[in-house]
Amino acid sequence: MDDIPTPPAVSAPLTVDEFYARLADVTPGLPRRLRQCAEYLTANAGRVAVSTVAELAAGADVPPSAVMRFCQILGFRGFSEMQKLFRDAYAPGLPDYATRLANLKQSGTGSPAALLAEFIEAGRLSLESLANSVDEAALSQSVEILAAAETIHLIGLRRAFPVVAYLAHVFEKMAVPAMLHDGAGRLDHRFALRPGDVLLAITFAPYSEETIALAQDARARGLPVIALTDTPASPIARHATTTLTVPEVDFGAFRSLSATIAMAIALAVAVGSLRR
Amino acid sequence: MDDIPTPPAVSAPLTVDEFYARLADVTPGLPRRLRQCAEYLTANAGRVAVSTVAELAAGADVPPSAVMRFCQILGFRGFSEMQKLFRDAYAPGLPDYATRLANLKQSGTGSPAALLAEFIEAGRLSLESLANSVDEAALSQSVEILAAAETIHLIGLRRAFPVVAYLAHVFEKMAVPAMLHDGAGRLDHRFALRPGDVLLAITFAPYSEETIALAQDARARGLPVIALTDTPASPIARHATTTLTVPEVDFGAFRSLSATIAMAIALAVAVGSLRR
DNA sequence: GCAAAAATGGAATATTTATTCCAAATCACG
DNA sequence: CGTGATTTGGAATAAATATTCCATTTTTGC
Repeated sequence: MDDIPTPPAVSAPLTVDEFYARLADVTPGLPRRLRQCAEYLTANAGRVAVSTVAELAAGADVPPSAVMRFCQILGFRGFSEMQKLFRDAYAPGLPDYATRLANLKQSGTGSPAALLAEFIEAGRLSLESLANSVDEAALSQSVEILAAAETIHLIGLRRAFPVVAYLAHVFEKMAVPAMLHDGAGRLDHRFALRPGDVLLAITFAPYSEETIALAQDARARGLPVIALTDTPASPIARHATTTLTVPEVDFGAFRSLSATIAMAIALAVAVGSLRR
Repeated sequence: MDDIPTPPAVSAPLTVDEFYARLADVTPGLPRRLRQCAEYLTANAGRVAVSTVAELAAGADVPPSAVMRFCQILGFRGFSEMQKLFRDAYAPGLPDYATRLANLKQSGTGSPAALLAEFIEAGRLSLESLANSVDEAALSQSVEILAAAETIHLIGLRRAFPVVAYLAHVFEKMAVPAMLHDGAGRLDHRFALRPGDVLLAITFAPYSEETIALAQDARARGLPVIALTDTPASPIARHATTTLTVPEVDFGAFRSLSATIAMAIALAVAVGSLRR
């Protein structure tokens, strides 16, 4: 009797998400070379769509045959089948985003359309790098702290102001008690912060003194402070219980705020639903 | 003597931008099949990185040899060289964006990280569709009108407020006279609008009555009104000299504002540099 | 409507790339 | 240390893919 040739131990992942799940699943308990493949792919799965076996092998620093074996362990028949998964998934949002952007840029340096293209690009890059750099632990912790607050105080001046203004709006919509400290009339509202309250402070370089001062004051009085800023080395981090950082790409002197706002809304919505 | 084999008529594009430029350049004055290639590529250039000659040919509905000829017309030695351009360009600096996003989403529906992933995605989609739908003419016209204004008046309430707040900040940085109508204290500042001024009004569904009323009032007094809204059918469009529309993708009840802010800053920076 | 030039499609070929296989190296276990 | 099982690397082979070439068709200019 013939052997049954390949009673497939496991079936191949059918979606990119399934792929990641399987990958995480098998990585532990894999011998050295195969683990190198797994680790390289975890970080560079996107490149599968546009690489050859040899290129991937070079990237993971293993011989091509190791890559082949690895594909099979994942349940694919071979590299080509795995690549197909990624090639099919590679669907740039709207078909011609890149085309349009290139055309806009072409309409002349300094023209409004070209400027817009730059800001769109900056926004997109910011969002992408946010996806790559979120600290999930800090995010969850922030949500918990904020959800437990009696009242959430919001401060952010100058270019951070639009973000807190939006947060104030979202919190109101979700019936979360929040107070916006906007510095109007140079009034100092620090005594509005009561025990049980939490301060959410947003500031970017060059950092606003008022924001830092309020954070320091709140911290001194034992209130939790959540900081949303641009780098972990930001001066406000010293006064924060938890620091969330958002890498925002500038174009010229102005930043797009896309990433900051995405982070802010996510925070607000998570808090809103946790309180319910 | 041997012929010189290929005194390359034109050198190959070295960047994706150059590629688009060359493409736009040669498209007119191309015979039928080659033009089909050009048109298909204009819309689907992104797919070059992940397709074979045969697939592209099928997409453009031409034989593979036509695609080859087309690559050569563009200045490449062959298809492979052209593909290399796109494959190299597909290089997300930070470890892959798609990977991270998939991981974030995996951390459980409703978890803060998963929410953030959704907002990041929504923001990115908004930016992409903005790139595809900008009305360049309306944009240039708006810039000109705003640049000619004595004072620019800004109004936008509720979720549009963060955007005008940011605009006010940017205009101030660029020393452009601007006034923010924020409805604080329910004061009505309509008489602040003087001849020679321009109103920039931002509103999204459900549209703010106050914003529309101010636009109507300004228009009645003969002042130009630039509207930034979500659809050309928006009620504010009736009262606007020029209407800019921004397709913003919502997630849940909240919108990311990414596209709106990108449009707003581009507008502001263009106006600022034109006034100089 | 004719001849010359250009364009086209498909079949033949060259090249690249994936995949298999097995001898050698390494590892696990007694 | 020795032996059996596992893993590894590279060379050999198979498959897919790009590229060229040329006979045929279509267009262009007169």
